[in-house]
Amino acid sequence: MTDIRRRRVPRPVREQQIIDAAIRVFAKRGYHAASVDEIAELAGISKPMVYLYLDSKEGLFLACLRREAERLVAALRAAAGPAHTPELRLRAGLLAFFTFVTEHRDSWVVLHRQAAELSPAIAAELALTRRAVMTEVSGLVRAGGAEDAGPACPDGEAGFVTYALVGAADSLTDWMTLHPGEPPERITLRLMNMVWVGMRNVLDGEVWTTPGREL
Amino acid sequence: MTDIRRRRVPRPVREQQIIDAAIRVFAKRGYHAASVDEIAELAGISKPMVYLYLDSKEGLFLACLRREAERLVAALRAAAGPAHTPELRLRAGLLAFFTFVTEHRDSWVVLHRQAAELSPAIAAELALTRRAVMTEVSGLVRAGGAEDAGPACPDGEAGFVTYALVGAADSLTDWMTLHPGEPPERITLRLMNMVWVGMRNVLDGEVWTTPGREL
Amino acid sequence: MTDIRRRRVPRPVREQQIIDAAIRVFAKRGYHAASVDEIAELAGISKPMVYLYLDSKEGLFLACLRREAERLVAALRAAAGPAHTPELRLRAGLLAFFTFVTEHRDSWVVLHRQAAELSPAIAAELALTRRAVMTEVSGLVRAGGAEDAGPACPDGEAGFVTYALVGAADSLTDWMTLHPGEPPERITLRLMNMVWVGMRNVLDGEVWTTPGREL
Amino acid sequence: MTDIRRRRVPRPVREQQIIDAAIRVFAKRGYHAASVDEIAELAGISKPMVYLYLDSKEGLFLACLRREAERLVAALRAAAGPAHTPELRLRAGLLAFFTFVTEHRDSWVVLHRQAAELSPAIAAELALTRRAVMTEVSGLVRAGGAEDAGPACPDGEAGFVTYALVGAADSLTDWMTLHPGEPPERITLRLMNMVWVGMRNVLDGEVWTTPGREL
DNA sequence: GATGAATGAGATTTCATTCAT
DNA sequence: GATGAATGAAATCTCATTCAT
Repeated sequence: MTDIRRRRVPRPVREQQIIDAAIRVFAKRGYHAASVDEIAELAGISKPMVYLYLDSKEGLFLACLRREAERLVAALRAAAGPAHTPELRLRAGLLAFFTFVTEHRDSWVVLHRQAAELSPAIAAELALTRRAVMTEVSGLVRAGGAEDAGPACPDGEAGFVTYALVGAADSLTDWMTLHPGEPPERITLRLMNMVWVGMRNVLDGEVWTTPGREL
Repeated sequence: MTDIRRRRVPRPVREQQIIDAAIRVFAKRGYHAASVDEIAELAGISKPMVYLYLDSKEGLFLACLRREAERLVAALRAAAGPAHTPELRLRAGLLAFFTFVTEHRDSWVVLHRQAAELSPAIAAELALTRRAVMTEVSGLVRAGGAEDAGPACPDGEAGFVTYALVGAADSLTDWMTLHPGEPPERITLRLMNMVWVGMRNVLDGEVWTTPGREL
Repeated sequence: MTDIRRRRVPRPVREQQIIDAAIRVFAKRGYHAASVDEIAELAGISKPMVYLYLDSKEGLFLACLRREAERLVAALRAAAGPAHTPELRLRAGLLAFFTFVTEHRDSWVVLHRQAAELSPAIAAELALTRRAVMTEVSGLVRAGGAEDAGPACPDGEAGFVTYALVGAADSLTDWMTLHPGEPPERITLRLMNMVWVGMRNVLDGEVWTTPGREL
Repeated sequence: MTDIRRRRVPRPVREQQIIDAAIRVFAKRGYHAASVDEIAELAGISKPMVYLYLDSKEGLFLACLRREAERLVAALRAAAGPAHTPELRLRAGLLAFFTFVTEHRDSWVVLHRQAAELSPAIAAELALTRRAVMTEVSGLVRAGGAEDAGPACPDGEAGFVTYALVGAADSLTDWMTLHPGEPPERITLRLMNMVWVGMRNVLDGEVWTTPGREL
C-alpha cells in the first residue's frame, strides 16, 4: 500500500519521474515544440526543480535519450543472447523490438523520430544512440547471414540490410498503431517471412538480375 | 532577354521561390524551429510578402507539402506506368523513389520526417499526403503480388508490406547519404533482392513456421 | 515646432532614443539590476525593438559606453586644445569634465560607477573607455608638469597623478550633487588651488620629507 | 585541542564565517549579481542557515556594511590618535587607509563601490557608513587646516577637501592594484606631497586667480 | 543546529504576425 | 508590388525565499 501523494520525494525518484514526463512530452511535440513548462506540470512539480535536477532543456533531453537507449539495447541483447540459431536470433531480436515499441511507444519516438538540426550536443548523443541500436541489429543480421561477427559499425552489405530492416521495423511501428489488436509475435512472423529469404542474397553480395536489363 | 535581377517579380514565380526557400529551411530545422524570418531572407524578400502570398507559417508549410507530394506521386506514377510485369513495375517505382530522394532530399524530409503533433490543419494535410504516397506504393506492391487493385487505402497484408517497404526505403535514404557514390540503381537492385522473394509469402498470407515453436 | 508623438521613427533616431533611455536606467539601477523592460518602457517602445536594434542587454550597454566615452573624450579634447599654458590647459580640462558631469550625470555614472564583474565583452570595453579617459587626463597633467607628451598609457609619476586627479574629480561629482548651486567654474578653481602646486612635486619625483621620520 | 572540522559551530562564529564569505562575493559580483547560493556555498553551509542567521540578502549585506565600516573607522581613529601634529595626523590617517585597503580590498569595494539604487534600507545604511568615513577623514583634514573640530557632517570648504581626498585615495586604490610592489607608505608620501600644500589654500577659502580671467 | 526539497516571481530573449508607407 | 517599423505572447532559465524533516 504505497503512499498516495508524496510531497517530499528523494532526488533519484524525482529525476525518474521528470524523465518519464519529459519522454511523453518530447514524443508528443518534438524537441523544439516541447515546453519545459508542460513537462514540469506533467511531472507534478515546478519548473525550477527540472532545472535543478537536469540542468537545461538539452540536459533533460539527453537524459531521456540515454535512459531509453540503454533500455532498448538491453532488451535486444537479452533477447538475442539465448537464441541458438541465426534465424531464431533474428526473430527474437525483432520480437524484442516490437515488444519494446509496443510498450514504450514514446521512447522509440524520442529515440528515432526527432526532426533535424538539434543542438550539437544532442546531435552527437543521438548519433551515438542510433549507432548503438544499429550495431545491435547489425549483430542479429550478420549472425543470421554470415559466420563472422565483423566490426562494430555496420558496413558493407550488412549495413545495407541493417538500415533496411530497422527502417521497415520502424515503419511497421506505425502500422501497429493502426492495427491495435495485432500482437508483436504476428508482426515479427510476417516480417521474418518477408525478409529472411532475401537477406542472404544481399549479404552474399548477389545482385538480382531476373527479368529486364533496361535498368 | 530576361533580366537576372528582377525587382518586380510576378506572383506565381515569387510563390515558387518562397516555397523553394521554405522547403530548405523546414527540412533543415523542422517545422517548429524554422523561422519565417529565415525563410524570407533565403527567398530574398521581406516577411510581409511571405504573409501576403502564403498567409501564415502554416499556409507556407501546407504549400510545401502539397507541391512536393504532387511531385513525388507524379514521379511514382510516371515510372510505374510503362512497366510491363509486376517485378519491373515495383523495380521502376523504387528506382523512381530513390531518384527523387537523391535529387530532392529536403522534400522527402519535409514530407516524411516532421516531428509529431503539428497543428490540426497540418496534421490533416500530412496524413493525406502520406496516404497518397502509401497508396501509390501499395499499388506497386499489390500489382506485384496479387492481380486485383483493391481499395485506395492499403489494408490487409498489402498494407503491411507497404509499410515495411516504405520504411525500408526511407531508412535506406540515410544509408545513401553515408554512401554518396552509390547510384539509385544499385540501391534498388539490392532492395529488390532483399524483399521480392519474401513479399509473396506475406501477401498470400502464409505464415512462416520453420524452425522453432517457442514463440 | 517638432512633432509631438511620432509612431514610425527611422532607425537611427530610435536607436539614439533607446540609448538615451538605457543610460538613465543603467545609471539609476546598475547594469545587473536594470531591466530591459524598464528601458523599453522609458524609451516608449516595446522590448523587441530594443533587441532588434541593439541585439542584447550587453549590446545595449556597450552602445551606451561607446557613445558617452566618445562624447566625454571629445569634450576634454575640445577644451584643452586652445589653451596656451599648462595651467590653463589643465584648468580648461577640469572645467570641461565638471561641465560634462553636471550636464550628463548619468553618463558618468554609467562610464565610471559600474559594479565589478560584468561580462568579459563589457569588461573589455569598459577597460578601453576608462583608459581613453585616463589617457586624455594624463595628457593634461603631463602637459602641465613636464614638456614631453610621453606614451599613451599613463605610467610612472604621471600615472599616479592622473589616478589621484580623476578620483578627486569623480568624488567631487558627488559633492556637486550635494551643493546644487555651485557652478562648475568654482569647483574647478578650488580643485586647481588644491592640487596645482603639489602636482609638480610628484611629477618631478620629489618625496615629501618634512616633519617626522617614523614612517 | 580544537577540531579543525566542526560540524556544530556556535552561532557567533558561523555568523562571522558567513559575513566573510558574503563580503567576498558581494565585492566580486556587486550586490544584485551576487547570489545567496554562492555565498552559502563559499561559507560551507546550506542556504537555510544563512536565512536563519542573517534574515535575508539585504540583512546579509547590512551586516557586511556594518562590520567593515566599524573596522575602517576604528583603523582611522587608531592611527590619527597618537599623532602630534596636523601633518602627521593626516599622514597617519592616509597610511591607515591605504593599509586597510591593501589588506581588505573586498571590504572597501563593498563599502564604496556598489552600483546605485539599492533598496531603501541598504541605501540608508550605506549613506550612514559613508558619512561616518567622511566624518573621520574630515577630522583629519580640518585638524590639519583649522583649529576647530566643527560639526559631524563635513561642510563648507572642509567638505570639499574631504571629498577630493577620499576620491583621490579611492582611485589610487586602483593604481595600487596596477603596481603591486608599491608599499602603502610610498603611496601616502606621494599623495601628501601632492595635496598638503594646496589644501590650506582651499580650507582658507582662497581662490586661485593666477593666470587668466577668461573662466 | 542543519539541510534537501520545493516554488512564485521575474529576468532575458525570440517569434509569428501586422501596420503604415 | 514591396518593405521598414513595430508588437503581444510565450519560451528558457535564475533567484530569493520557505517548508518539512
